[in-house]
Amino acid sequence: MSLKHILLGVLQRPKSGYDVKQMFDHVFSNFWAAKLSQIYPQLKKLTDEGLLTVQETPSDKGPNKKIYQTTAAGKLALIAWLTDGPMIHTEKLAYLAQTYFLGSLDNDQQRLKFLQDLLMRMREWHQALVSIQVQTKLRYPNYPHDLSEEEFYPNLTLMLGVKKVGANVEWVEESIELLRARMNE
Amino acid sequence: MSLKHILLGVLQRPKSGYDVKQMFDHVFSNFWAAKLSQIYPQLKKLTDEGLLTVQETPSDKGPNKKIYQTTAAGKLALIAWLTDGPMIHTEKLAYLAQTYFLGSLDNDQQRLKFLQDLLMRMREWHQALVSIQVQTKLRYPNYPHDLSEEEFYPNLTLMLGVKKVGANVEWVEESIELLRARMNE
DNA sequence: ATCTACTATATAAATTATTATATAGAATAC
DNA sequence: GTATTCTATATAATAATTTATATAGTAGAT
Repeated sequence: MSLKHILLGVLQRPKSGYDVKQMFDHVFSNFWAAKLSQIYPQLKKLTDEGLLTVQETPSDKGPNKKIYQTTAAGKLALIAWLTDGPMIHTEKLAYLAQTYFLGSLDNDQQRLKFLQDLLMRMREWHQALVSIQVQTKLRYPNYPHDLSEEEFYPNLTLMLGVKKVGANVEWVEESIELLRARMNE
Repeated sequence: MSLKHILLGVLQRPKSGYDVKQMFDHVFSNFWAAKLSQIYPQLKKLTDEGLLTVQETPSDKGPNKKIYQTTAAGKLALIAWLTDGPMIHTEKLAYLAQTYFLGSLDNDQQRLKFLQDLLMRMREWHQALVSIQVQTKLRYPNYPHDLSEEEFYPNLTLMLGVKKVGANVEWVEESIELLRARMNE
């Protein structure tokens, strides 16, 4: 349901399917994952429904591009989604599900390895988000108060990302400590 | 992919499909959502694959129950999932996607309303998780060090839940402050 | 010259998930 | 007594997602 609305949101500025994929990889990765094989059919579907327009143009590198853009009807659908209220309690965090059942492994070494892997990945993720925030602060000396209208809301999601992934790092560190203490008993 | 493994994990102790749904609503809601219409077909499929056994028994209330339980093959599949390493960067947080595009609404009142709704829901969620933690602390005077082997890993997910949803509450509060400051300019 | 990486779009097949709906017994509230 | 809620299972239709695969031009490295 949300991929549709993310596409309608991001295509208020014209982009190709490939451009959209870059946005997912570098910006939306913080809160939504989508494969190219899902993006292209969805762009086609939304165009058929009249929520997007498409225009084929030659590319400076590689084959022709198809540039998509949100229509007035598309914008209405986007606004309906936003005014329908926040969508919560639909999260799926597979690594937490795995943690819940970690007791099913046969030994503490395997459990410890899982948590150490998780810590490494979370620290990398946190670092990546902090780097983006640092870059933003260079452009806005009175960050976050002087952010442009366009960057204000995207930046809110960055702020939560930093906070949330930071909380994850602390939590895995604590979990490893607790496990080590149990192992030494 | 994960629903399968959550079922294999939770059915190491025998349960009906209905019991499993209660677990999703009250325990797993912290990290995974699943509907009955997804659970029942999946139980059937896993039984056909030999990862679960089923036994029909009369119920004390309502119609007959089907009690499912994980087989040795099912446990192997569970362990393979756990040893395959932590699954991250697959999260889908629809409310963050909505926040990203909040600038597309026409006025600040609508944006403020969205964030206030979000704050209310996050506070309720946080309160619910804290309550469960308080109950657990009553049973374990030296919490979290004296948790049973069985409750240790489920409790880790509770600890992250409290931390993570707490971080969300703080973030929405800050976001509302930032928006109000912009509105007064 | 040819290999690799990047740009660019797309489909087929399979799996997974959601929405809506159906049935039905038992317990509880009014 | 009847309406509602809870227990209990299930399917049909639709939608969303993943995995795998295919094609093809351009740029830069070796």
